[in-house]
Amino acid sequence: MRLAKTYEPNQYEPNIYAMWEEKGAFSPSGVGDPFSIVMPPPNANGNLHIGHALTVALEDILARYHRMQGKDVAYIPGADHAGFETWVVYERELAKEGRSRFDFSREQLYSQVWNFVDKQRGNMELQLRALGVSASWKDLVFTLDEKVITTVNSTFKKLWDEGLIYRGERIVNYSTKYQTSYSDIEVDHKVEKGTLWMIAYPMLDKIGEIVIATTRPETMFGDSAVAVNPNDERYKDLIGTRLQLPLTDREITIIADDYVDASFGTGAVKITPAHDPNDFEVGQRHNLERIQVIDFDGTMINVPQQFKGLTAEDARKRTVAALEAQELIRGKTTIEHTVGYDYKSGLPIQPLIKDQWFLKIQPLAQRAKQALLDGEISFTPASRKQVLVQYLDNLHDWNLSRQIPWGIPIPAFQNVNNPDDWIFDERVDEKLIDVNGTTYRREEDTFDTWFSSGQWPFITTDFMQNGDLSRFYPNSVMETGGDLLDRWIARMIMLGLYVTGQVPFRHVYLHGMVLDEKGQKMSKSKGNVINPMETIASHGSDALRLGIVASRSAGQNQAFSVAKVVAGRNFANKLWNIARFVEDKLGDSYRFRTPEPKALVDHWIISELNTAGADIQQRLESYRFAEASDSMYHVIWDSVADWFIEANKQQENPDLLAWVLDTCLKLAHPFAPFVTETIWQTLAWHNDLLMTTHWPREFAFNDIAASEFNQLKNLITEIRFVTSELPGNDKYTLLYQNDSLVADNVILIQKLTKLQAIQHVDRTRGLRLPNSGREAWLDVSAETLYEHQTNLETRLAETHAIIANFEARLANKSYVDKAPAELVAETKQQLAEKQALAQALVGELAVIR
RNA sequence: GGGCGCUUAGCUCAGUUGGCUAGAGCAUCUGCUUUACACGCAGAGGGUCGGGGGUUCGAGCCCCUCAGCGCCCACCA
Repeated sequence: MRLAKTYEPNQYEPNIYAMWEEKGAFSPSGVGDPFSIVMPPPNANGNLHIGHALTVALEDILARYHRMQGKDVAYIPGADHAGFETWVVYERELAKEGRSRFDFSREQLYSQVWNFVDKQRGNMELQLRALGVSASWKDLVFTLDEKVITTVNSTFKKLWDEGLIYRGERIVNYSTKYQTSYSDIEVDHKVEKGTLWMIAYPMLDKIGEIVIATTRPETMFGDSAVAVNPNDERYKDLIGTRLQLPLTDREITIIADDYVDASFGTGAVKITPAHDPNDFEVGQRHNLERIQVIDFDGTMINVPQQFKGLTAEDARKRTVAALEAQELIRGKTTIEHTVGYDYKSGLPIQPLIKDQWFLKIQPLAQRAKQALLDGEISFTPASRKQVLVQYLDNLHDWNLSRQIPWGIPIPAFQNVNNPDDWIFDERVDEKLIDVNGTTYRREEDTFDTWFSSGQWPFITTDFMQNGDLSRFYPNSVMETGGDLLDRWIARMIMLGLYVTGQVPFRHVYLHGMVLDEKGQKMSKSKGNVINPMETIASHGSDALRLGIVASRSAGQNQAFSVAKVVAGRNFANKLWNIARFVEDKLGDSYRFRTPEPKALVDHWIISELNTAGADIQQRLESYRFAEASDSMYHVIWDSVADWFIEANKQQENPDLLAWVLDTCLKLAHPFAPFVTETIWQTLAWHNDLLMTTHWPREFAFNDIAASEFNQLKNLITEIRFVTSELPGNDKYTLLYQNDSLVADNVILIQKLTKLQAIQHVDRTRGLRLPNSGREAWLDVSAETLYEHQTNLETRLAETHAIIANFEARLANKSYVDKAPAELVAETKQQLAEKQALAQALVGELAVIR
C-alpha cells in the first residue's frame, strides 16, 4: 500500500505545495479563455488572520475550479505596504527608542521602514502557501514596486492635466496624534451626548446681546462672525451690526446665510472658518478671516494668554469657566450629536485647515455610477450595488495627501518664489529641482494608500503597458470583504474607468466578517482571535478551508465554527479512506482504464456523479460556495462511500471503482486541494497534476439500470428501518415472490441489511414490507408481529395525515386549475403511492389482529 | 438623519426565481469489533421557520406591521 494508514495533513501539505510550485502549475497556462482574480494584498509585514483564510479560500476555489474548466487562469497575489498601518507600528518602535519621526528626513524614514518591513516580509507569503492558494507567485506585486509608483504617478498627472486635481486650503480631518490628515473613510463617527452651551455675545451697535448656541466653546477665539438665517424675523434688523467677541478685544459682525437653521438652538451660530467645514464654506462666501486656534498638535494657539498651550479639551472647560465668571452663559442643554474620532488612536478628529491635494471626485463618481446602472458589474450579494450607487452620489472631494513618509511621494514641486505655482515632476528624491532657471521645492506629502490600491486591477495586470498579463484586465472577479465596498471597490471602479476606460472587474463578490464562535467580533483585546495557522496545524489546511466555507453565505457576518473545521477534517479522512479501499482493491500496479458500467450500482453512481458535477458547476458559477461544497461533500460521503463502495464490495468492477475515485478527487479538488492531490500523486495512475486536469465530463450510463438501483436502495432502506423498529436484535430472513430485482441482488441486499437469509417462497408469511413496492416479507414470528403493531399504527396515522393533505390539495379546484399541470400530476401520483402504502399497512394490521 | 442585514432543530448556520412531508454539521438517543474509515457504520428523536396581518391554488421565501439584535453611511452648530 502506498497510502498510509492515516492521513496526517502536515506530512503532505508542504510537499504537495512545493510540487505545484516547481511544476509551474500556478502560472497562467496561456490556453483557453482568461479568468482572473487579483488578491486583495495582505499587509506585507503582518500575519494572516481568519478573514484572510476565508478570502483566499473563496478565491482559490474559483481559481482552481476555472483552471479545471480549461481556462487560462491568473490568480495574482499581492503584498501591501499598508502605509498608515505600518507607519503606526513603526512609530511605536521609534517611540520605544525614545525617538520620533522629526529626528529623521523623509528618505531616512522611508528606508528605515523599508528595512523594518523587509525583515518580516515573506511571513505572510508562507502563510498563504499554507492555505493552499494557487496564486501566480512570479506575478506578485508589492504596493511600492516601481511599476506601481510609475502608474500611480501617471494617473496623477492625467488627473492633474485634465483639471481634476487641485491644491488648496480646506478643512481636513486631522489626527493630532499621528499628525496627518485623513480621508473621510478613516474617521469613525460616534453618536454621543454633548453639551450645547448658550453664550451671550454683547452688541456694540445696539443695546443688548445675541445668544449663540455651540458645542465647542473653545473655538470661539477663532470666530470671525455670527450668522443668522436671512429670513429669521428675530434677527433681521441686526444683520450687519457689530458684536464684541467675549474674552477678547475683537469685534465681529452679524451676517446672514441660508446655511443657518433658524429652528436649531437660538438660531444664531458662531462662525469659525478654521475649525468647522460648514463654517469654512460660510467663511468663503462672506470672505471671512480664518483664525486657527487649535494647532496641529492639538493645543491652543492664537488665543488669550491664559488659554495658550492648553489641549482643546482643557480649553473648553476653562473657556466655559471664564464665560461663567463674566455671566455670559445663558444656559446649556444636552444634545445628541456625532463626533468624529481617529479610527486608529480613538482620539477626537480635529477639523483643521491644511493645504492639501484634492481630487474632484464627482466626475469619476458619476461615470462609475453610470457603469453600475448599465449593469457592467454584477454583485454578490446583489443588493450591495445599490448601496454603492448611493455612496457614489454622496462623495465629497478626496483628500489625497498624507503627512506620512511611508508611502508613494506626491510628484509635485512648488516654485520657491511663487507659492501658487506648482508643477508635476517625478524627481521626488530631490528636495529642490531647477526647471528653466526656476527653483522648485518638492511636496513632502505622500499619497493616501487607497489612491494607489484603487488602481490595483490595471497595475497588477500591466494593462497600461500592454504587458503579458494585460489579457486579464478587466478581472473576472473581485472578491473581498464587504467592509471594503466603499473605500476600495468604489475607488477601483472610479479610477479603473477613468484610466482604462473599462470597468476593472466584471463581478464583485463580498464576504462577511468571520466572527468568533459566540458571534462577537474577533479582536486582540478580547483575546478571541483564531489563528488560521494554528487551525491548520491541528486540523489541516483542507479542513480549515472546508470548515470556513461551509454554511456561509455572501455578505453575511458569521461565526467561525470549530465543529465545521472538524467536519472538514473528517471529510478529508473519509476521502483518504475511500482511496485506501480503492488502492487495496486494485493493487499497486493498477493502470487506469476507461470503465464499463455493469452492475446496477455502477450506472447509478455514474448518474449521481454526473449530476453532482453539473450541480457544483452551476453553484460555483453563481458564487454559491457553501452549497457547492455541500453538494460535493454529500455525493462523496453518502453516494460514493455509503452506497457505491458498499455495493461494489459485492459487485466488483475495478475500472469503475478507479473512475469513481478519480471523479471524486476532481470534484473535491477546489475545496480540498491538498488531500486530493496527495492521493492523486500517491496512486500515480496519471502523469499529470490533479490541479491542472480537466473537470469531470459526463459519463454515459443506463437510465433504467440507475433507477433500478434506486428501487433496490429503497428496499434496503425500508428493511433497515423496519428491522430497527422491531423488538429485540434478532436477525431476520427476507422472503420474496416473483421479484427478479430481489432475486438478482440477493447477496447485495443481504450484506447491506445484515439479514440472515433471503429466500424465495411460494407461500408468504410474516411482515410485508409496506413501502418498498416489492413482493417482500420479513419472516417474523406472530409474537414479534404483534409487538410491532403500534409501529404500524403510527405509520398508518402518519400516512393518513399525508393523504388527507394531498386530497385536500386536489379537492381545491383553484389548485387543479391554476397550478402547473406537472405539479398536479405529481401530486396525484404521490397520493396514489401513499394510498397504496396505507392499504398495505391496513392489510398488515388486519393480519396481526 | 439615511441605508443595509439578521431572527429557521439544543448550538452554528444553509434554504437560487413562492411548489409538494423545511435541510446540513455538531450535539443527543438506540444498535454495531460489517473485506477503507470510531475522524467510522446502521437507525432514531428534535422545528407552530421572531409575533400579528395581507397577497396567492400554495408563503421560510413576496407585501404591511410590531418586537428584538447587528452593521454601514452622514460636515447641522
